[in-house]
Amino acid sequence: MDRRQRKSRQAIFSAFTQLLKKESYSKVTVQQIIELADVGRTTFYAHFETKDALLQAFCAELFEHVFSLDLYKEKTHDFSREHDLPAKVTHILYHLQEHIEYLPGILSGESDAPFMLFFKERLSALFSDSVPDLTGVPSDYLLNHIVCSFAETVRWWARNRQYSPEEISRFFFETIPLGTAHSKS
Amino acid sequence: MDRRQRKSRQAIFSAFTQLLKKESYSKVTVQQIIELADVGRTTFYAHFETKDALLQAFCAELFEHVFSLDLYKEKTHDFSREHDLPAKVTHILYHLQEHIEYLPGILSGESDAPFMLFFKERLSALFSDSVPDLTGVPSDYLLNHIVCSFAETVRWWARNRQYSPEEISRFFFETIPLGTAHSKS
DNA sequence: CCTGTTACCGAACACAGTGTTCTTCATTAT
DNA sequence: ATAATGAAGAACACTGTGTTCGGTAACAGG
Repeated sequence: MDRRQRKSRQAIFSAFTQLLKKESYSKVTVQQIIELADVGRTTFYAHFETKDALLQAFCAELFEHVFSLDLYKEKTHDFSREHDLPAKVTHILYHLQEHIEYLPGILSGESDAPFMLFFKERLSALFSDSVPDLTGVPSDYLLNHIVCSFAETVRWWARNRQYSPEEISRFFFETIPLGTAHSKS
Repeated sequence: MDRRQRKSRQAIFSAFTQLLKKESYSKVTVQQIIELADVGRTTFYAHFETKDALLQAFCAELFEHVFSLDLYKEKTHDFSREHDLPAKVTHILYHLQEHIEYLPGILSGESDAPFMLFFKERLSALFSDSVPDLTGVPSDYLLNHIVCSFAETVRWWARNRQYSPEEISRFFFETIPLGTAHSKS
């Protein structure tokens, strides 16, 4: 890829995150982005078809980071197979912490916006094995409850940043109903 | 109030709810509303300063309905003082059921949109007395968790309408952490 | 080098949606 | 009857999105 291309793309992403620290996604305009990134309007649309496409591309990179569980592989154990959910969640929270400044700007979007759909999809995959068997409550409902709770937890965290990932993880697991599979090992 | 005024206002509200059944609030345009309501553009803005003002006025009327606990007063007991939270919640769900068709259109808005703020404020007032004492978990976090869970429950219900208010209420209470104060009437 | 390709820029444009202004006409209350 | 009030319709300004243009600068490969 051309060096000019990389530079522009990087400048746009950088401007985007900076703006997200102050305003929610829907209020950030393309005009603001290209002014801060110091690129032409044409360039922006050469890289991203629409504003939503930018968000989507951005989320794709972000999630690759956040949900990659290979950081721990360098350490002793590869637990991509183990079912130590709290450890996984804490791990994810550590990654999210690096992006916490501009997460609210994205998370406050509409519930059916690209980001939220993408986010909840990932979370569903993460939690789907761990939904407990509460008799009489649809597992569908439970999974949705857990996924949404996690999303809301992150949103709450962004407003209360004095807590550590371990604390946030504990808050999360103490308030959701979880069955048997997660607590040992 | 002038009969013409009432008619216009009613027509606008009616068109608004009809459109919300098919599209989320942000996608409903003023143009669509006035066409369906068959009123002039000027008339719309004579009644409501902005589109958001319409939503706010609409929510105000809706909430007055939904959160009024005086329907049961006609029956035996006035429980506005009692702490029978499940009964209250079931009661609210009964009211919400009447508006379930267009609730998703409103509830899918941004998390800091007028409706959601308004809604969560009401819910906070409802649940604030009932947050349990989980040691080590901020009550702030807990209240937020419960309020958001209820909102998500309603949203889920709108996508799975085959359940009754009683069932939904049960799902809700079986998945949130509740202390001691609520279970006995 | 120099030559074609590719990315970039800036300005202008079309388009959609919000909210305003003005003139004219109809309804209502007294 | 008449004066006040509400409504209609069309035109307007404004903001934001996405497109199209001709011209310019950076990056190849021969």
